[in-house]
Amino acid sequence: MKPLSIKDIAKKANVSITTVSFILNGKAEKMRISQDMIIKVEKIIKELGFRPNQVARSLRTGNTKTIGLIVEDISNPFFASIARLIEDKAYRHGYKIIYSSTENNIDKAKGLIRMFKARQVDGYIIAPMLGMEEDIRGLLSDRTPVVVFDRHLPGLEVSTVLVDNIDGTYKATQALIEQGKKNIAFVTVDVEAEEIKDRYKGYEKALKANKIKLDENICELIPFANSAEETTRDLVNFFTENPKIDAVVFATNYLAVRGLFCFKEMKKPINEDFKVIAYDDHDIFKLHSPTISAVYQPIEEIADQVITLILKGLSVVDTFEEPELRQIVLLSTLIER
Amino acid sequence: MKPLSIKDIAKKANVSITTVSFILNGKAEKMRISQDMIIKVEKIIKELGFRPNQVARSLRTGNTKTIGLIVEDISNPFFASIARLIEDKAYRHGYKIIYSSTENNIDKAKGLIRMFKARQVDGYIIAPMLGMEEDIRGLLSDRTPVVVFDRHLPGLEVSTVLVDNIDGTYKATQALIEQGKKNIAFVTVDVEAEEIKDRYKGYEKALKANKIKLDENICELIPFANSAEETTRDLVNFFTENPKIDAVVFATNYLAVRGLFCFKEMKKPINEDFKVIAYDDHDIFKLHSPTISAVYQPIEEIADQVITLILKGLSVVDTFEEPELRQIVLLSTLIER
DNA sequence: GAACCAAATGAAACCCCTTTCCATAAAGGA
DNA sequence: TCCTTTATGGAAAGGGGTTTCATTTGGTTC
Repeated sequence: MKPLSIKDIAKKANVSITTVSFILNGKAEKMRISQDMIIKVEKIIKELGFRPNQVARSLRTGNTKTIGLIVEDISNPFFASIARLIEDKAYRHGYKIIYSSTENNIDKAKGLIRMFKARQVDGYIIAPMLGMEEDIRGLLSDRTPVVVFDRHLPGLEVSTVLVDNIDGTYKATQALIEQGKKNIAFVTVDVEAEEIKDRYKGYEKALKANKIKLDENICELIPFANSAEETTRDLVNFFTENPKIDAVVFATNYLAVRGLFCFKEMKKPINEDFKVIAYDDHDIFKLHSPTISAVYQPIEEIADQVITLILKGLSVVDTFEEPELRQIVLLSTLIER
Repeated sequence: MKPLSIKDIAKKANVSITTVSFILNGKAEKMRISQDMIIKVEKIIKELGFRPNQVARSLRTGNTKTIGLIVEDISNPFFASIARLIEDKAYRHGYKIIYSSTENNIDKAKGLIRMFKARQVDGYIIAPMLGMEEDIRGLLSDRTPVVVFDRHLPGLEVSTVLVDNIDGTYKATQALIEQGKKNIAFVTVDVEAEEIKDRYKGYEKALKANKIKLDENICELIPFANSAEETTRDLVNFFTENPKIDAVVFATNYLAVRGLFCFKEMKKPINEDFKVIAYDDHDIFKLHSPTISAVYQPIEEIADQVITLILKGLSVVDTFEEPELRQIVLLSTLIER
């Protein structure tokens, strides 16, 4: 059974498809369709349960009421939570989300943008990676709204929602220093992203502010491509070789979890003599014995700002107005446990 | 700058749009376009970086190369992991995913299906909830491929990928009984889903098999609508009022996590005298002290089967063949820690 | 009563692509 | 020479909407 089309409605109501279209789009008043007609047609639409074909509509109007969401990995709890919040808010405004994970692979990322473009998504929400600058610039020059979050790309002028990463690790490191820690390790990942580097900078900054010499031997760089097991193993080696470490700041949620696995394996107790701070909070850190302090990124607020910015961009897209570029930087909170 | 259209290519190449279209769609050979022409046009397409408008293509062909994914909550790690795997596999076959969370709200769920329909998604992957039967039947009667997973709806004939839920809690309960537990509690949620009921049945079955009388007082039903805090509080009350409980099986991942919070709050030790088994594995259970046993659902295999079924359905959709209905039931594993 | 206007609706172009059917020219056959 | 093939491409009809512009009334105005 073929789905209904606007023609069927027009025929049934004995009017032109134009009239039906105007009524469907709430332009009936403006187009001076009579009240009687409006009521009559609306009744038929409801009776038959007609829903206009969104694809045809998109073809004609050029907008799809779809937002493309590009993140590194949708199964990462940080992104999954944000995706859920974004989806929820977008839905209320009639937008749907198409998502994809880049897997931190620049070719896949570029391919995704091309694909989204071919699908005419109206706007993009991107947690970007290095190398996407040109592609994003291309979108912007087509007047397509783009909001970037979580990471920013230097030299790219686009609305952005970030968390102050320097501040996050600064607070964490500072707290450890105040607890008298002298050999604070830093564990990070070899992803070429400003935010990751900023987290290192925050660590550096806190050390410098307290006149502690940075010891590169206790800064560990884990390959992104590592499997979970490889990461745990690397960490075990690292902490075994550096027994003087009396505290550690992890640059990401994922690393901190692997760290906990590592300490479990090593039977290395986490206590007053060995403190751990994670980046991004998680139930794991609340339930762990002992509980683990964490730098909490305000997920709800990030999602809020992102969706607000993108909706604003979408609403402005076919006016003359220049889309407003905003750089929002939120602060994370150190949750001390 | 307007995006290129097939017309621009045709003009540039001095051929008709028909020819370009055939070449784009790999039908050039069949349509006996000369090699020279193919090479020439392909060169121009590549030079100009032309990509056909997917919306127009969809309107004409009726397929969008899009799969709708409907789950209860995309931020639930179980669904997020599956979503990631599904997305990845779909992507390799040229399909994109549009997703939405039902939030266990039947009206939203029905709205989603309508919206996906209007967007002409080619196929549906649904973790359904009670009340969607008619909507899904409607899809099937339009010959739209649907694969249902995680939950099944009684009386609905559709390809399904399930995990044997009875078996899961049966194994869990049986293991506890073998450890000499006498008062095994069961904590579940008031969601009207067969799978959730099955988990209860598995618990019941194991008790019966061991001639242990089921004590309804130690079976707790938590409202789905509860907040995290409310759930924890309810659980605290429950365990406080029933000190004789010497083991507990949680019917969902989420509940088990709340349970751990509850025990932490109560300072109730988990040990030989009080055993806990969770449903769905999670890093939390591996890292917890002590580690927590869990019923592991084979996520990767679920995703594999789901995507295989949906792709098969999609490939058959415009042939005469009747789409094959398959019911796949996978087994979960009890991971004893 | 001619000219004009507002109100209410419809015709048709257009969005960009796919696909069926047709057209043309060169080559082959009788 | 005339007719039939074969090889190549093109014209045009949708697919289902939206939107511009035209048309039809009946009513006003002078």
